[in-house]
Amino acid sequence: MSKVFVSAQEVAERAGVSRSAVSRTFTQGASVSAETRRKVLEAAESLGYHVNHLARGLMRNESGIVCLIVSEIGTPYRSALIRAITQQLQLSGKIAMLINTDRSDGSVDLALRQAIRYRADASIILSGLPDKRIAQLCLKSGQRLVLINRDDDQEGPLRINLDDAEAARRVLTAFVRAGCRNLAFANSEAGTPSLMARESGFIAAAMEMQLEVTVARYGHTGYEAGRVLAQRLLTLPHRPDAVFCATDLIACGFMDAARQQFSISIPDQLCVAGFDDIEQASWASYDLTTFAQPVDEIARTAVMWLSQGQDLNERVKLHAELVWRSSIRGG
Amino acid sequence: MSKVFVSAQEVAERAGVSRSAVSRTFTQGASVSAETRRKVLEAAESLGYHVNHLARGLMRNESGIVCLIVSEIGTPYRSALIRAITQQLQLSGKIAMLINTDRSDGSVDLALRQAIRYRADASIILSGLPDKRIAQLCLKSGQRLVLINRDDDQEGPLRINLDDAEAARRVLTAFVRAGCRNLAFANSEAGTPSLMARESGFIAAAMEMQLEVTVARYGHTGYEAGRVLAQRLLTLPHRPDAVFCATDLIACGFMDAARQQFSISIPDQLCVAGFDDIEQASWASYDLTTFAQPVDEIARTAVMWLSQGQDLNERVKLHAELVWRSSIRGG
DNA sequence: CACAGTATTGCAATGCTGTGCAATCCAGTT
DNA sequence: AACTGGATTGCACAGCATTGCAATACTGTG
Repeated sequence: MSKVFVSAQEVAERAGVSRSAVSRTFTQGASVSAETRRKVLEAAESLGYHVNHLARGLMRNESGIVCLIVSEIGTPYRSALIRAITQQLQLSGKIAMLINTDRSDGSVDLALRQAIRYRADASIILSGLPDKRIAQLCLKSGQRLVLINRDDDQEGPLRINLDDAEAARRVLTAFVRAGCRNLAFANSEAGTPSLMARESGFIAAAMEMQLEVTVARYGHTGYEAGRVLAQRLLTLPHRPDAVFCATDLIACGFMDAARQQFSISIPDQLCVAGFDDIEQASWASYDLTTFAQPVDEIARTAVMWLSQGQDLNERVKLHAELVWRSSIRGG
Repeated sequence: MSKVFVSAQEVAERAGVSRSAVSRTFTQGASVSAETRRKVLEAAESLGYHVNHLARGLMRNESGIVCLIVSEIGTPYRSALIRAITQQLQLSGKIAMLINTDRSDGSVDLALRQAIRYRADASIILSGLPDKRIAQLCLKSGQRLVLINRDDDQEGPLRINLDDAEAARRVLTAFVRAGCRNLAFANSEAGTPSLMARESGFIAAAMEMQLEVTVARYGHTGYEAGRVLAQRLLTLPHRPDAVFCATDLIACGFMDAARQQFSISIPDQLCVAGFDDIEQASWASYDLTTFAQPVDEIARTAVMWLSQGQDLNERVKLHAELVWRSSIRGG
C-alpha cells in the first residue's frame, strides 16, 4: 500500500550513470553505448522500473492514448469492432481508453472532455455525434477524431462509412431474382445515418423496378425490435414475401417471430436479409444472408490514419461484402 | 496540427490571478473565494481549458486509470462484463484502459507492464492469469489487482468467483426431476477454473445420486465447440437425455446441432442447461435454462473494492441465479 | 603523436499541476 | 485604533521523464 513506483533517478544511481542515460536507454534511436545500456537494463530489471508514460506524455506532448467512445458495448457488432480496434492500436504502440456512453445523451461530449483531460492523441467515436463546438476544441488541441458509421459534414475528422446504398441495391436484386414482389424494410427508430441510408437505398432501388416497399420502424436496434416488427409486418393484408432488416439483430428477432408465431418457413415463404454479419448470423438457427462489416479494415484504416501526419479531413467509403447464406432462395 | 493544449498558466494570466488559484478552482475542497473562482471558470471556459490529468496523476501519484485486461472481447459474456465495469468505473470517477490479450500468451504480463507504465491505479483481469512475479510487482507498486472468475491462490488481489459447484448441483436436481438419467457434460478444453468447477461439481452431484456423467471436451469455449460436442455425445450408444453445457455459447451450438442434424426435440427428448445467461440464451430459438452471471454485482464489487483503502487480499463468492426457461422439462 | 571527427554523457531547462508555508487581506471585537 | 482569527493568495518546490547543448571520451589517420 506504499504506492512507490521506482523512478529513473533510482535506476541511474544503482547503475552508476546519469538520469539521462536511463531515459536514453528507453528511447528509440537515442545514443547510448552498449555497456551503459546493459548496466541500465540490469538495474531497471532488478528494481522493477518501468518508464512513466504519464511523465513521458507530458514531456513529448503525445500520450499514446486513444479514446474509444462507444455506446451499447455489449452488442455483437460493437464488441467485434472494439476488439479489432484495440488490436490494431496495440500493434502500433498505442493504447485504448474505453468510454461508455450508454447513460445520458450529452455523454459523447462528456466523453470527449475526458479524452482531452487525458491528452488523448485521438478519439474514435462509435456512438452518437459530438457537439460541433467540442469537436472543434479537440481538433484545435491537436487531437484527431475518427467517426465510424456516423456520417457528418464537419471538417476535420476522418469519416469511415460503408456503401450502404449499394448493399441495399444488391439485396433488392437478390429478392427479385428469388421471385419476391412484396417487399418490406425493418428498421429501428434510432435514425442513424447508416440505417437510414440502407432504408432509402432499398426504397430507391425498388422504385426503379416499379416495386413498393413497406417500411416499419420500431424501438432500439436489437433483437426485440425485430420481433415487434415481425408482428407488424406479417399481419398486414398483403403479407411481405421478403424483408430486408437494417441489422442482423433485428433480422434474428424477425426470423424467430416469423417461424414461431406465424409458422412461416424461411426462405420458402419469406426471404430475409440482414446487415453486419455478426457471429449469430452464421449460427444454424439463422444462417442469415447478410453484409459483412469489414471490421478489420475499418480498424486498420482508422489506426493508420492516426499514425500519419498529413491529410486531415478525409472521407473513406468501404465495401460491405455480401455473405450468401440460406435465408434467401436461390443463390 | 499545432497540438497546443491550453495550460493553467494561460488561464491564470487571462483571469488575472495566480496559477495556484486556477489549480485550486479545479481541486475539490481547496480554498478559493467565490469571485476568484468565477473569474477562473470564465477564463477557462473561453480558452477551452481542461485540467491535464497526466500532470495531475504525476503529482498526486494517482492516475484515475484502471486497466481492463481482457481476451475474447467480442464474446457476449465478456462484452457485457466490460460494459458493466466501464459504467461503474465512470460512476466513481475513474476511467478504463482496455487491453486486448487475444494475440500471444505471455500477453497478460505484457498488459500488466503496460498498466504499470501508465501508472494505473488498478488492473482488472478477465483473461489468463498473470505471472506471480509480475503480480507482485504490481502490488508492490501500490497497484491493486482484481481477478474475475480465475481462481488463484496468490496473496493480494481481490478474487471474485461464482458458486459454480452449487449451480451444477441445481442443474443436476432439475435434470433428475425431469426424469433424465443419462447425463452428459459438454465442456471446452480451455480448462479455466470456473469451467472445471462446473464440470467437477456436476459430476460430484451426480455421483451422490448414483448417476454417471459422460464428459466431452473440445476446442475453445464457443458455438462451434458446442456443435462438435453434440456430434460426439449424440452419437454415443447410450444417447444422453440431458446435457449441461459449460457456457451458453456451447449450449447454443449444441442445441442447433441436436435439432438440425439429429432431429432431436428439446426439451422432450433432450434437456439442456447452460451458464452465463448471455442475451442469446433468451432468444426464442434457444430459450435456454441457464445461470445468470451477476455482471452488475461483479462490477460493483470490484469497483467498490478499488475505492476502499483497507482489506487487501480478499475473496468474494457471488451467487449465480438460475434463470428458468424451456430447455428443461417441468419447472 | 597530434588532430579531426564521431559517439557518449551529463547538465540543466522544460512540460503541467498540486500543495505546504508564509504572507496578506478582511471582518469582527474590545 | 489595535488586535485576533480565519479565509485567500502567491511563491516555490516536487513529481518524472525528455532533449538541446556543451563537454568529454574514443577511434582512426597522417
